[in-house]
Amino acid sequence: MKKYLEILKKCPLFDKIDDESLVRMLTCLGGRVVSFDKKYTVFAEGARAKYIGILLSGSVQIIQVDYYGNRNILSVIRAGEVFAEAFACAEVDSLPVTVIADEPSEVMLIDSSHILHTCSNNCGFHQQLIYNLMKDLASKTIMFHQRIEITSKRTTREKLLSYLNMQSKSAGAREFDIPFDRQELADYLEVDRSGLSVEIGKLRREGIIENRKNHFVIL
Amino acid sequence: MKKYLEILKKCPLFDKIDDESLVRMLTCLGGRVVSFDKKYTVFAEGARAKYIGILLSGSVQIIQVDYYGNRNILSVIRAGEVFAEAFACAEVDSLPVTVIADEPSEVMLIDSSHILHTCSNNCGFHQQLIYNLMKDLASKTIMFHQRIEITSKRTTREKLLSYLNMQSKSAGAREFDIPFDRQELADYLEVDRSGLSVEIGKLRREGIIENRKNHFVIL
DNA sequence: CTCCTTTTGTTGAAAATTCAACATATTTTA
DNA sequence: TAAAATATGTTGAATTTTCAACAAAAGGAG
Repeated sequence: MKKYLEILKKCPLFDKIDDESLVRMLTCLGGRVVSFDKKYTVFAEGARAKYIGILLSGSVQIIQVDYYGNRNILSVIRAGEVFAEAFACAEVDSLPVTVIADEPSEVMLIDSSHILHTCSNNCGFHQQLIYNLMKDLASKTIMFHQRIEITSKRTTREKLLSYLNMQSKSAGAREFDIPFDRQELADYLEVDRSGLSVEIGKLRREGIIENRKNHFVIL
Repeated sequence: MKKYLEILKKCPLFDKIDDESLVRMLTCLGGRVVSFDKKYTVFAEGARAKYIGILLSGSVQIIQVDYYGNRNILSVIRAGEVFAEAFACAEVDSLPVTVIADEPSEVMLIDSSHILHTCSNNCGFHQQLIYNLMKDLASKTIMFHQRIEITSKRTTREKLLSYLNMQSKSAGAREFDIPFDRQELADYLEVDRSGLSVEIGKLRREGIIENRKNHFVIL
């Protein structure tokens, strides 16, 4: 477990918990590490929402797939971030989303009951853990607000521009990479891929952006 | 404060806290009650995200208004529910949304620092409060998942049908009222109002639904 | 009850999206 | 390196949405 300590220390779930306590805690929480190759399913829709996931390496996507096979990308999880926590905390019985590995990924799975209900050892940091979980959920809610602000725009162009501006802002630079290829960006923005390609081309010709693959510059 | 006890007991924030403790707690939290007439602003976008709101009576809407004046209804809050908690908990400095009274409403405002940081009296229920807040935020996240599942559909018809099915499901009946007039429903589904009216008319003529104003029956 | 305001429904034209099909470019792998 | 697979760009037709303008219906105030 030692090898994961550095990344776990960056996980918001373990904020303000010192190294020694963290190690003891991990035993107590009974987390286990599982690896997934690219495109493999971490959690399938409909599965029991029993585990909270912490991404140790790689990246995973939270997606919904509708009746017709249309994919909707809800969010992208990066190393150190937590996922599926909302379903575990709200004690829903089955997952309404699928989690798939976007690249080879290592995931730590923790039985949510070990987090939500204080263990018999009563390690003093359980309260901090709950507090951290609350903070994490609050920031997830804000993340969804931002996503909705983008996708509620009515045209592909407006969605794209507000997505790129948001990314630029959070990168703190006019030049940045996005975590999506074209189809994925379309599935995140809730638009048609070919229409998205057209719009990117237009913005480039109008001198509003420069881009190459998933690298963008706002001019 | 006594007159609000019944509704506060139903608030998820005070789950598993007995009456006596609740009363003591309210003093400790320093909540104050404010009334708003219909259409009045409870919190304006850009305001400091200092307070957590508990709706005591009436109903409020969480909305975003873009540059062009287009309204987007993110959610509707009913009596007993909490709002603006995510922004306070995540300690963002200014609100990215507006909260307006949808009907005459009474709101209890609690300074979030009183909730997040244990008070000097150290009332024993602070931990339960944090735990409840975490649960509440988890269910808000799930609510947004559901909203996105609806609004990610590409046509007005599909959005409307999946919204109505969701409402029917949560009402546990094929017959139910929705909390929106036509314009509000359009702003929630992220579609054009007149196009929505057309679609409702079609579904009615096709014998798929019956409706009168905001009352719907799925056949 | 009547007038006034608000809400809902209707229409047609303009704009945008979706869809399918294919061309081109890039990446992977054998 | 060449072939195969995947990703991106392009096009035109069909569908759908948006927009503006107005008609009809419902609700509220005096």
